[in-house]
Amino acid sequence: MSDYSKEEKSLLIVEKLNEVFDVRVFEDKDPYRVLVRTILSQRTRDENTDQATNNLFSKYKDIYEVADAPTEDVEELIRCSGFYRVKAGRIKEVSRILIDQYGGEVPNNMKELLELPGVGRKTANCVLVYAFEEPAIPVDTHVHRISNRLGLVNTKDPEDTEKELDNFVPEDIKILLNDLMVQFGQNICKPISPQCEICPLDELCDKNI
DNA sequence: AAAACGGGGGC
DNA sequence: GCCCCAGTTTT
Repeated sequence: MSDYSKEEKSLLIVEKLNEVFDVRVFEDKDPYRVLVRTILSQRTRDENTDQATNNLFSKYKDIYEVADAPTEDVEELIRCSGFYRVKAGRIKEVSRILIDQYGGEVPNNMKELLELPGVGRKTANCVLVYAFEEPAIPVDTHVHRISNRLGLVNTKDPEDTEKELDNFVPEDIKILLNDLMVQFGQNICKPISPQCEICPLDELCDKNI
């Protein structure tokens, strides 16, 4: 396995995982809705994220309606996503900041995104990738864990994982690798009790788990 | 470095 | 009934 370079290994990972998982496509690229959806997705499964997102945007159409909505109403609409009071407060706060300071638009750079409440590196990168189509790697717990297990990186801090991956993952597969790793992490290479017996990356892994 | 936020679903 | 989930902020 170690006769591959890390770049070659990342390409192989995408190839093999893509035989098992379909890359998820997010049809809605509106930056504000991508941002809100991503905040709602924090520590939350996809089904509950989708439900909360649909609940919110079927009642409030745009950033101005969300900003003016009663906080309790927003809380109730996104309740199923969990952390709903914190998220509702941050979504309302973000909306107000964007209206007051950015003309109602979402900034398209890491620095300004990180200044928004509820937006860390993972969320900011999701916005850059899914709304602005920039090549970046949103490193969540799955991507961090699996990159380490597969020996692509050797890091404790997810930000270091992001910077390491940035060094050798080809731009055109960054989002593919990211999304496939998440699905792989959710379904097979789980945090505890990984399903090594059905692993499509068997030959790339040291199994030092 | 650790705690806090949380309803929903798997087992 | 117990444990975890595409994180971020606060202590």
